[in-house]
Parts: sequence; structure tokens; C-alpha cells
Amino acid sequence: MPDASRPNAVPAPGGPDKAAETRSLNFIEQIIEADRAAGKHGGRVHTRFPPEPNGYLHIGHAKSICLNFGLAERYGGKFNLRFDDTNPEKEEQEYVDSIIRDVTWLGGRFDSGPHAGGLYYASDYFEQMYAFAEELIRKGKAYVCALTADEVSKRRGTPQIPATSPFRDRPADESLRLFREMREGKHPDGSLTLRARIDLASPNFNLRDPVMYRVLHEPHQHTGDKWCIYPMYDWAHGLEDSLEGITHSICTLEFEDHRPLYDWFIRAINEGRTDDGSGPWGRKIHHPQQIEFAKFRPTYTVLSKRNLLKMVQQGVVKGWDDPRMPTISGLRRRGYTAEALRRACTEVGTTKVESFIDLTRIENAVRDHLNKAAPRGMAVLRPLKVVLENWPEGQTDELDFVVNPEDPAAGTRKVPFSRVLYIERDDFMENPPKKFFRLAPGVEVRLRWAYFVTCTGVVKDAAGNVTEVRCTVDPATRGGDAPDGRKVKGTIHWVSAAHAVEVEARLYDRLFNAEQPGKRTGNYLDDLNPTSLETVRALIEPALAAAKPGDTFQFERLGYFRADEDSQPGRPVFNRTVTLRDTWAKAAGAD
RNA sequence: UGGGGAUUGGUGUAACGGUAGCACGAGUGGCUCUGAACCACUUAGUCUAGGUUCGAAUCCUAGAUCCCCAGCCA
Repeated sequence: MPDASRPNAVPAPGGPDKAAETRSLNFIEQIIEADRAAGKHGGRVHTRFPPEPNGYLHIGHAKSICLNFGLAERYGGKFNLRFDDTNPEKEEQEYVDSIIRDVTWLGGRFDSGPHAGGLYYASDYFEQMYAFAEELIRKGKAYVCALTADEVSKRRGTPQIPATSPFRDRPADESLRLFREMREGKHPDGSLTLRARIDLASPNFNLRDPVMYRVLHEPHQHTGDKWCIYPMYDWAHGLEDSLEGITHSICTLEFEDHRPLYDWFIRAINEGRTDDGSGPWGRKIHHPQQIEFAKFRPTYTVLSKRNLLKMVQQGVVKGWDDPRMPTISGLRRRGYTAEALRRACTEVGTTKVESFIDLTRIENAVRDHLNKAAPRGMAVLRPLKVVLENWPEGQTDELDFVVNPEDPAAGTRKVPFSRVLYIERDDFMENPPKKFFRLAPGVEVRLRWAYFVTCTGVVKDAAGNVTEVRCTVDPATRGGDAPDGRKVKGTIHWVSAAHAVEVEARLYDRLFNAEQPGKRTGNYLDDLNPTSLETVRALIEPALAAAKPGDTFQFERLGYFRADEDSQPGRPVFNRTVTLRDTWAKAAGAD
């Protein structure tokens, strides 16, 4: 038993002012600390993130990146980015590039800084893997099988009935010859495989003589046409980890029953090898430890690359980086910050329990971060004209506004005020219900940071719609406070009509209406939210027109918005990241 | 009907035989020039049934429910 002081308590991340806080170790950290206490791997910690470059990274990968990099950071270890590029049929350079971009953006420092372990490609190890494979053949632990994929499938057996292969006892020298011919391109796709001789009767089907190599005459994004045989995941993955000196190989739950295979391959290579390298087979290779954890699964989204790819191909979204996509590129474009994503990943913890994470949790993480970090601005999404009857025509007042009340260092900005303004259509009601604190006939409200105004009447069109609101302004309230100390219940945002800039605002909502898309009908596309994107012509205060792609703001009372890559100089396009919490809408909707 | 995992408030997570705690949400109140933020309080939980023990979320037995596995994908 560990001693009385709680070894499970560690300082939580979050800065020196929070150093007093502690959180418990997750199960992986407990394993690592036990390993270090026992002197395993010489106390080293070396992790890796091993994506296959067959799609863009999504928020589930973000969890894995944060976990792996976080462990390297916490234990003073190293972190590798490694492309698990063993299947050229699905892999592309575009994906390689996007993955490097996304891992870097998220803060996975694989190529610089104290924890950088490097950038690797599994395909760079193909020669070494091939040599190991020949070794297993010579040791009688692998054989070349001539069964077709179909035949293998038919002979797979059942839990009770073992699998079969007529080639299992092919002599080693014959397998060796055929394996070399496979490499030399003398055999067509699918004709031969190299299989591990493990256990055709194993209740774990992964051990029923799994395929190690298949023939595939397909150019590879990284190795070109050098190879026409490619290693399978189970054979390759442990070797990649071993060659890189990975200590803790962290993967997801579905690989749990591959772990015996992971270990079998490394032990098979080490059989006959020695610690000092003496003997016919040489020195033992490093044996990392595979550990599995549960995926990050948010509600209201799909994460499988197959499903994401389908939406891209069918044009359901505009690309892998569409701001509605759960991809890291999409979330970034939407306005999510790396900090918010990292925090969300840490907050939900790491376990083996397959749970759903409320999407609102991720939304709250970005609200929290942006509330502290984002400069404020005013924009009107659905404009309603307001005329101040007692404000002189042509006269402009220039007011100083706080850039961010949460951050005094952010300073102030200038905002023009004049006779004709626009306010949000939702902020006016001709016949308001109780507790409507906004503008209505006879009601006085504050225009944010500016003046008190009182509604004196409305102008309507032939159909009876309000097209204009008439108000009087109290000049003594300049700056937003009344010298006589009188209070108003409501404060609303506004822009000056003569100075506002009209821009495109893209109002994003969740992509799916169901917590688990596809659960109802079996087809996730049946649960698409038809209003996941609404585009409006918004009016913004002039200072905001200078926004450049990537600039993020809080539009007061509306939400957080990020200038999109589609922006033109002086004409930004804004993506709504997330709305502000809106208890009024919730209360009003409940009636 | 084989094998591998999992099960603690609404959600996520802690506890490692000794007071079931934390976060998020939700509710109420306060504060407020954002119906935001912030502050305070409240809410609500050990899958079931037995057993061991002075004492069980934790150990044992039996069961229930859910997830993964029979690609030459990863």
C-alpha cells in the first residue's frame, strides 16, 4: 500500500494562482507513476500521436493529442507525431499537411520545445519491418498463405470452430522465397499474404493467424512506388512504437483485444534475442505498453471519418473545414480557441467508460475563454431603424468605449453616435409582455455606453409591420448614466446608421438535431439540422471593419464571432462561434 | 450461445475497506451599463440480489444492462 500522504493528488494545470488546487490522477497517470516508481523504462515517458492521414483530425483526436502531449509535459518526457501511413489506398498528402497544421495549432509541440520527440512516418520503417518479418519466417512464426480474402473469411471459423489454412505448414525457406517475390512484385494484388502463425483456435479472432503483409500495387504518398507490399496495422504499430522508444502507447478501447497481438509480435521478435546483443538474432527490441482509453464523444455530432468524408463529398457541408464540422480545422474556423479545446479535453477526464460529453460543455469552454480574451464590439444582426427626434440632423458624437470590461488593459475605442441608429429587431416590442426590459412605447432604455432614450412612437408599413421606431434622447445621460441617479431596466446595443458597415454574418447552429445522429433511423443524415447555417446582412460599428481573418470578438449581447478567411479588406465576414447564454430567451420560450 | 471491456446525481468525473466529494448543468436569490460575466445558496447519485466485515462504491458470488471483436482498414 502507498503511504499515508495522498500520492494521487497533483497540482492541477491552470496557472500559479491555482497551484493550491489539486485533482486526482487519471488511470493512465497512475500507471505511469507506478512504472516510474518501479524504474520501468528507466523512468522515461515517451508518448506519441499516430494518426492515419486519411482524413482531417476532429475533436476526438484533440483529446488524444492533449492526453499524449500532456503526459509528456507532466512527466518531463517526449512527444512524437507519427503518421501511421500503412494503407496507401486511403491516404493523401493533403491530410498529412492538415494534420501537421492542426496538431501544431492545438499545442502538440512535436518539433520544438522541451518535449519535442519529432515527426515520423511509419513508412520510413518499412525496410526494418520487412527485415523483422523475414526473421519471424525463419523462426517459424510466419508463413506465406495463398488463400484469397474470401477464402480466409470462409475459413475464419466460429467461436467454437477453429480457422484453417492449408499453407500453415509451408516450410520456412519456401515462405521466405515467396515473401521475397511478393516484395519484388512477382505476385498480383490479393494473391498472397504473410500470416503470423499464432493460434487458429483462439477465442480472440485477432490471434487466428492474422495477416502481416498484403500485396498492394499502389503508389504511396510518402514512399512513392518503392513498395508493393504493405504491413497491416497490428504488425506495424508495435514496431513503430518500439523503434521510436515509446514507453506508453495510448490508443482507444476498440484495440483492447488487439493488445495480445501487439505483445505477441514484439515477444516473437525478441525470442532468441539477448539483452547484450550476443547470439544469432541480436539485441532485444524495446517493448512499449499499450493502454486503452475511451474516446471523446460529444452529443449532436458524428465523428467517424467515413461519415465526415461523406458529408464533404455530398456537399452537405462546404469542406473539411466548414465551421459546422467537428474537425479541428472547422472548429478553428468557427472561432473555437485551442485553449478552450484543451480545457474541454482536460475537464472531462480520461477513463475507460464510454460516455457522451454534452456538446454544451465544449460551448461553455469557449465562452469561458473568449469572455476573458475577446474584445467587445457592437453589431446588429436584424436591424430596426430608430430615429432620435430631438437629436440635430447631421450632428455626430464620438464616444469612448471600453474594449473589454474583463480586461482593463485592452483600452478603449471610438464609436460614433448620430440621429439615425439601428437596433436589434428583438429589442423592440410594441406590446411587450411582463419583464420585457427592452424598448417599447413609453419605455426608457439605455443605449449601451451612450445615452438614455425613450420611445415615443412607431412608423408602420401598409401591412402593419413596424418599420421605424421614434425616440427622444436625454442629452444629460451622455456616457450612459443619468446625473439625477435615475435607473433604467434595460440596456440594448446599437449602431449609427450613417457610420455602420454592412457585412455578411454567418450564424451557425449545431449540425444535427439529435443527440446521437442516426440512432432513430440508422442514417445520420436524417438528423441534419436544416437551419445549421443562416446568413444575414449585419451592420457593424466602424471599428470592426478592420477585422482580419482569425480576429475574434464578442458582439455585445449576441455572442462570439470570428472573422472568416472569406473576408475582404474592410469587409470582414463573421462566423458566429457561439451565442451568449440567454436566460431571457429561455424564459420567454417557456411561456 | 465465444472473447474483450464498462456500469457512482441530469452530464462528466473522484474515492483504491473508514464522513460518497468536485466540475458542468439546472433552480433560487444577489450584483450589474451585456437578461452575459461574477457571487451565494439549493438540487440530485453508488445497476440488481445475496454474502464477507465492526464498517463495502470498493472484497466475494450470482445476475442485469450497454459497448467492442470473425477487413488482405486503422
